[in-house]
Amino acid sequence: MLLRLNISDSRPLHEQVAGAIRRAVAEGECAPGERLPPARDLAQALGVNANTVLRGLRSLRDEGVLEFRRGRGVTVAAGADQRSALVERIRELVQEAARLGYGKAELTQMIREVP
Amino acid sequence: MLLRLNISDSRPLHEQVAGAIRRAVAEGECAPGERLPPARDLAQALGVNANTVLRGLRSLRDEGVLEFRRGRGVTVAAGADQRSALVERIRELVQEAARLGYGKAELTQMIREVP
DNA sequence: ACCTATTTGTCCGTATGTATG
DNA sequence: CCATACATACGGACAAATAGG
Repeated sequence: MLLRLNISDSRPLHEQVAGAIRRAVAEGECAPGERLPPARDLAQALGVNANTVLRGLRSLRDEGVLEFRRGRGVTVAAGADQRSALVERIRELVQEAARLGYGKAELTQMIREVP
Repeated sequence: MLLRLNISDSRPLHEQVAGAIRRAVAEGECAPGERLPPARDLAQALGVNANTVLRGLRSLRDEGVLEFRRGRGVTVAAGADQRSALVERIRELVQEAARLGYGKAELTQMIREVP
């Protein structure tokens, strides 16, 4: 799993980390049950602090994509591939909606109105 | 990187800061990729508020000379040495043109007419 | 079953640019 | 221009789990 961060990208580093891994999982580069490299290794490879990586991983855990085990490592959750693919589609939808001037509230309202 | 501000200089402080750093980068005192001292440190060394320094640095960022990263610091952008050298020459040219009674409009027109 | 060294995430404090008044 | 509160990123100390003897 090779990840890269874009320095000229204005988004927070931890967000970029989360995005990169979410994409990797969504595209099947990391199968469910598979173990991720230690946060410290990822951090060194990316030229970033380990805590910054952990913060990104933690948000993925909150999404249900990853599972943490102290002293054991981080693993891809069951069904995480489908879930993260869905989350990615949702993100794109939200972004497109924002571009058209619709906030999340309007978006959820539209969803609610789907027959 | 030693900087000094001139009290009797009528230009705004943030402009003086930007000018001093632009010159330092242009002359190669700060290589691309190198990290600048924290704005707070520069501010204390110069005897001004940190926000004033940041404002100067920000204009250099808008010129493409510097890159900011919250929580991480300010670094010299790739190719910033050449770019800032060019920017400095441009500034001198504009000033000289103004001294001769030519505004930026005339100047750009003359540039457009260069064969 | 016990130790202890290593691995790995957790936690808290510090540094630094960002935003607001 | 200055003062202050805030979010991001870093660094180090700590504790749980693991692995080897």
